[in-house]
Amino acid sequence: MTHPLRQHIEEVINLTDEEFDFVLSHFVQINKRKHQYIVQEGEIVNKEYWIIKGCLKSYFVDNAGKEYILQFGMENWWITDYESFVKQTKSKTSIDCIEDSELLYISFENRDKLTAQMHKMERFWAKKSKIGRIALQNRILSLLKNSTKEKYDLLLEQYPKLFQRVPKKMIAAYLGVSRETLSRLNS
Amino acid sequence: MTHPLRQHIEEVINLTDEEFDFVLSHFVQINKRKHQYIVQEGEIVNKEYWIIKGCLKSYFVDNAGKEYILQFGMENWWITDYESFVKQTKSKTSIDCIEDSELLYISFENRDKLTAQMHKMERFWAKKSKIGRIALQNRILSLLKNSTKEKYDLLLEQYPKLFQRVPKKMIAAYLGVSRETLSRLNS
DNA sequence: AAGTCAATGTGACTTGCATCACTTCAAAGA
DNA sequence: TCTTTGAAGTGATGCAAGTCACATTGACTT
Repeated sequence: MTHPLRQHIEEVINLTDEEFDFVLSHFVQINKRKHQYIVQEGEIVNKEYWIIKGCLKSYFVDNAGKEYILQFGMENWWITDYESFVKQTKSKTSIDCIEDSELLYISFENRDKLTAQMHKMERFWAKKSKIGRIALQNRILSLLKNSTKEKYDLLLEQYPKLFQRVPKKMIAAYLGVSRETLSRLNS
Repeated sequence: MTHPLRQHIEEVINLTDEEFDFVLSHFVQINKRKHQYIVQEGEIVNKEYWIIKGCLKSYFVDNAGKEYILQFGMENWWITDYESFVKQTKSKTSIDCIEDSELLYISFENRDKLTAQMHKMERFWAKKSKIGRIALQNRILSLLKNSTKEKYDLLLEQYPKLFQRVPKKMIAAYLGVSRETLSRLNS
C-alpha cells in the first residue's frame, strides 16, 4: 500500500520510490494521546507536523483565559505554529490533540536540507504555502462579511466531519462567538 | 540610484546588476489615476502588481453593495487577487487606486519563466508567500480576539501613514465595522 | 462663484451577541 | 457502581454596534 504521505505529496509533484524514501527519511513518527500537546505557547517551534491520523487544534489564549482557535487539523493536514517555525520566534499559540493522533514531523533543519537537495520538494511546499495563503484570505473575507449563522453553515458545508469529532464549544471558538450563541443558532 | 524594486528584492536575496536587469525585463510599468481599477471582479487575473508609488485597495462587494477591504497596498507592496492569479479562476475581488499610482506588473507567464530560469527568484517569492501567510494568520487572530477599538489602535500603530492617505470609511471597511461606529470610537 | 458630491460626525432606535446563572445529560475515572 | 467532570441547552439582562436620518464641511466640477 502506498504511504499516505506519498499520496499526499503526489497530488502536487511526482516522486520515484527512491525519492519518496529519501523524503520520508527526513521525517519522524510520533503518537500522542488526546489532551496532549505538540506545541506550547512561548516555545520556539522547530517542527512541522503532518497528521497521519487524529484531530488537533491550534489556539491562542487571551489574558481572560478565553480560547481562540486558529486552525483544526485532521488526516493529511499540516500543522504547526507557522510564524514561530518560519521566523524562529516564540510561539503565540499552542497545539493540542483533540483525539489520539499519529503524526509525522520534520525538523526545521531537515526541511532546509531536503528543500536544498530536492528542488521538487521546495516546489511542493511553495505550492502548499500558496494554497494555505488563499485559504486564510478566504477566512478573513468570511469573518468580515458573513453573519454568525452563515459562517457556521459554511464551515458545516466545508468540513462536515469536523462536527462529529470536536465539541461545539470548539466550533464556537473557531468562529469567534460564544458557545451559548452557537447553541442558539438553530432555534 | 538603485531601482526601488532592486532594493526590495535585495532585502531577501542578493542580485548582480545583470541579474536585476534580467528580472526587471520581465516587468512592465503602468501608471493609473485615482479611482481607476487594475483588477475587476469576475476576470481571471494574470498579473501581479508591485507598487512603486501610490495607494490601492483590494475589496469585495456583497449583494447589498457593502464593501469589505481585504488589503491596502502602498509603496513597495505586492498586490493582486492572489487566488485568481494562482488558480487562474475568476476573481472575487476588485482592486482600485485610492491615489494616482505608478505600478510594475509581471504576467503569470513571465513569473513562471523567471522562476524557472532563476532559482533565486523562486526563493524570493516563496519567502514573500511565507511572510504574507503569517500576516494573514495574525489578522485572523486579531479579528477573533480584539475589540473594535483594539483593532483600530493596532492598525494605527502598524500603519500610521495609512490614516493620512485613505478616508476613514475605508478603514472601517477594513476593520469590519460601520463607519458610524468607527467615528464614535474616540468619544 | 455656484452647485454637486463625498467625507465625517452625531442623535435615535433596534438588534445580535456576550455574559451570568442554572439545568440536564452523558462520559470518564475512582 | 458511584461520583465527578465536561458538553450542551436555555432563560434573563446589558451593552456594543448596526441602521437610518440628518447636518456640516470641504473638495472637485463646470
